[in-house]
Amino acid sequence: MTTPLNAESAPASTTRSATPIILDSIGYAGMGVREQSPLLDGLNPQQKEAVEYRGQALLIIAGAGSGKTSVLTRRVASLLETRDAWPSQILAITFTNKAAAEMRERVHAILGQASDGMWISTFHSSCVRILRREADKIGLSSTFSIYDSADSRVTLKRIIKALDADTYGFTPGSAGAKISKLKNELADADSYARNANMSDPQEVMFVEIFRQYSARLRAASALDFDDLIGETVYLFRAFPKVAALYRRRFRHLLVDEYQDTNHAQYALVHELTRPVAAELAQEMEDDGVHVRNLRDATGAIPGASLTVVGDSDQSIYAFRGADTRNISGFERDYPGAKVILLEQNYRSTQNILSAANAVIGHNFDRTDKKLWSAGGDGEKIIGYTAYSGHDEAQFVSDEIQVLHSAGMAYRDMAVFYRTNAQTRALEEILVRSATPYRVVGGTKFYERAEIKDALAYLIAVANPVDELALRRILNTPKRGIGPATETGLSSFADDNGLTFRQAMRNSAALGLGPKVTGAILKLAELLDAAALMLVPTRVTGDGVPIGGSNVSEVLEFLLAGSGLLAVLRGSRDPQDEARAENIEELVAQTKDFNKENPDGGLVDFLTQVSLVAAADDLDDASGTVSLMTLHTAKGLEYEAVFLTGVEEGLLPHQMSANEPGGPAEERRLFYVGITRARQRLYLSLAMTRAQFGNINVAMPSRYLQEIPAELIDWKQSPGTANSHGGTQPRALNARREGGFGGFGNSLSGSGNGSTSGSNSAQAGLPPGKPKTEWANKITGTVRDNGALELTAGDRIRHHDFGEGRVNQVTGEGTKRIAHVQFDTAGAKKLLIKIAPIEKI
DNA sequence: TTAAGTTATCTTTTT
DNA sequence: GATAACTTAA
Repeated sequence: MTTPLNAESAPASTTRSATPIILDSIGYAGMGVREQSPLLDGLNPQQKEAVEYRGQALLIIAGAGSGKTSVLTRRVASLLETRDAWPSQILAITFTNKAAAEMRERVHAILGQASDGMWISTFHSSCVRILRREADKIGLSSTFSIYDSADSRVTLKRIIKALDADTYGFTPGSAGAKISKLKNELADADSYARNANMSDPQEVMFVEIFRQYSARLRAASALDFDDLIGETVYLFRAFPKVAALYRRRFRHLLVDEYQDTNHAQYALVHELTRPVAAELAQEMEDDGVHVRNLRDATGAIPGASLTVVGDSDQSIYAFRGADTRNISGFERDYPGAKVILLEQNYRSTQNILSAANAVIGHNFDRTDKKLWSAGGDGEKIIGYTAYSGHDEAQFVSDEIQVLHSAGMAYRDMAVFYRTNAQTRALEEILVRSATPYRVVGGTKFYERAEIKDALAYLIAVANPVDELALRRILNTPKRGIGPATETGLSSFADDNGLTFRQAMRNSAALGLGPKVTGAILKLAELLDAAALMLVPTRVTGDGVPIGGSNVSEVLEFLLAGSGLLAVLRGSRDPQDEARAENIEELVAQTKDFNKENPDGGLVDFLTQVSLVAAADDLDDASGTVSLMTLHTAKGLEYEAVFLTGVEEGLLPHQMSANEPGGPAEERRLFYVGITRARQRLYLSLAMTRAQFGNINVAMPSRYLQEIPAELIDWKQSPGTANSHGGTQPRALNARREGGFGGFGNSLSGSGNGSTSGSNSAQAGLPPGKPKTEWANKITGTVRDNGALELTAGDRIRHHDFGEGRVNQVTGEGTKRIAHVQFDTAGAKKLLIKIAPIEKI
């Protein structure tokens, strides 16, 4: 190809400046001239510039809904169309496989076969691809295992137990978080130890944990998620010649969601875009690597061009080490970088955007950016305050039905929440109302125990030195190998310098019972036999071809040989039936994999499985409502969005309160949620929220106050919400007409919106604090029975359930719960503080 | 060694 | 309210 890098001094805009006016009138066909590529159809001037700019470094600040993905894909297409790049010279990096798949699809739609050879993938899968190829350089097996967080946890747990480190206050979680954080900063145990205060015994202990953790992973030829990035950076830094090959190959790097990159990812991008020094370039040429037409006047290969897209307002992964300074410092890191701002929003109505702007405006320390839309105000945001999480779910479900009967497809609606635990109530109600839905993420398929078991068999075959996988399957299904035998094998291996697998093969030397020894040997033989199946086809002495099996054949062999599936099928536990079905689903997936990747081996399958993310299996074509966390919602958009649980303690989440920058990050999360909506946005909250099986009072989120009152139409505002909840809230809440008096409540009469309901005139009920304004003034004060004392044996009257007898009172303070046997309504648990009850 | 039963702890968000 | 972690019985 010709010299694409000259473009630096001759940006496309100048070469093409002859036809700016025509560009603006595109759409009326006939523009066969190359310069008026249809790639620019329907783009605004900033977007066009972002597509066409040719230079060393480009930063696109893309507000929510500003057409970022479209710009990015068209930019890739444009690079090819103008012959500034070959497909193989492009590396586009996203955060999720889903985003990568979408981009690949869109690029393919524009270019067809021309997109072959391009790398469009996540940070993690790009790194795996590189690392598998170069594994031997850094002392890894090319079939290295990838440990997910659960695997890391198990490993850390064993280490902590062996070191008695829990006496120093270490848990697998705390140690893991700290190690992850350090790895994201590209530190290892040694570099950390150099700067640590080693007179602090806790620090000494941590360093030891870190060391052993690294050692175990190494011994198992395994990498955790953080290592995938870190080791790639290490590889490039330690082996300049290897790095040079990739720098030569990838001439155009595009990184999406740049605001969410952590230091390691930043460093990786930096390594990939560095120039190759003249001497090294010469060496490569001498080695027969084709680099001549890439070299500049000095003989060096200039750094690849870099395009990053981001929006610091949507940075929601600081907890994972994301550093927005990567984006704010971009112009410093890449001098001469071009910055393009995309502010026009093509997604949402102005009302939604105004709410979003107002909310995010409360974050200080940000460059002001105002999203605007030419699409009109649209509907108001709907607010709803429910009595309980269940009630809230019912509201969501009802509104979904309303939208659906008004013609909106289920797939255009989504329900968001802060924590995965919130799905339970939603699912319950959606099932009951026969609403088709799917939970995106959450307890993922591949995290199920039985799936991890089956995969562990495959991993043990692919990577025989992986002790973790072996120990997982050692007694799964049960074959009489207990923990004692397991540790025995492990220390036997350590003492004799063997791997766990070798120890298994030599287990006869341990002097265990014949039954146990037999079981161990049988497992070892099974795995060995499976490994042989994978060796490429060859012919035995008597002419029988063997080997060359694909993934599903090996998996089926292992399942049959181990009895894993048979045991589940024969079990009397009804849940095991579902487990067996899951394993069969896994088998089906391996068959699909074989079909889609005829050349793909076992390791490829395992890699794919290890790196699938929550949002990945999101199938837009399925006609279902999507349920997901706010985090997985990033990058997606829906006609209607239900943002649930907008409460203090949930959004912002309790845990964020103590973290520096926590509340601001939570606000961005809220902002991300709001900006996913195209037409309709619903904000809902509950006055009580169940967690850990008991019920807590919840207060409206502080962020609600930040939205101008006139943008929200409260079907039931936090102030006026009555407390008719429980099992029959529908008829009572009377929200459809927007009024609250349907049940003889005297709310409007008293003018204070207190939640005392129709019982307010009766004695024994302390009046709620009078409230004055409600519209959107969130005070969080709800009914307060305050000091109402109840003891077992008391008779009470409930507004909805009638009279009953208190059996028991549990909990303390505001969380006291009365267990009541109602005369007609049955047994209920009530939160005394807010329940519409009185003593009689 | 396993199965069954009991208790403690837990939850933020994810590649 | 679910799961991991622990106890006890067989």
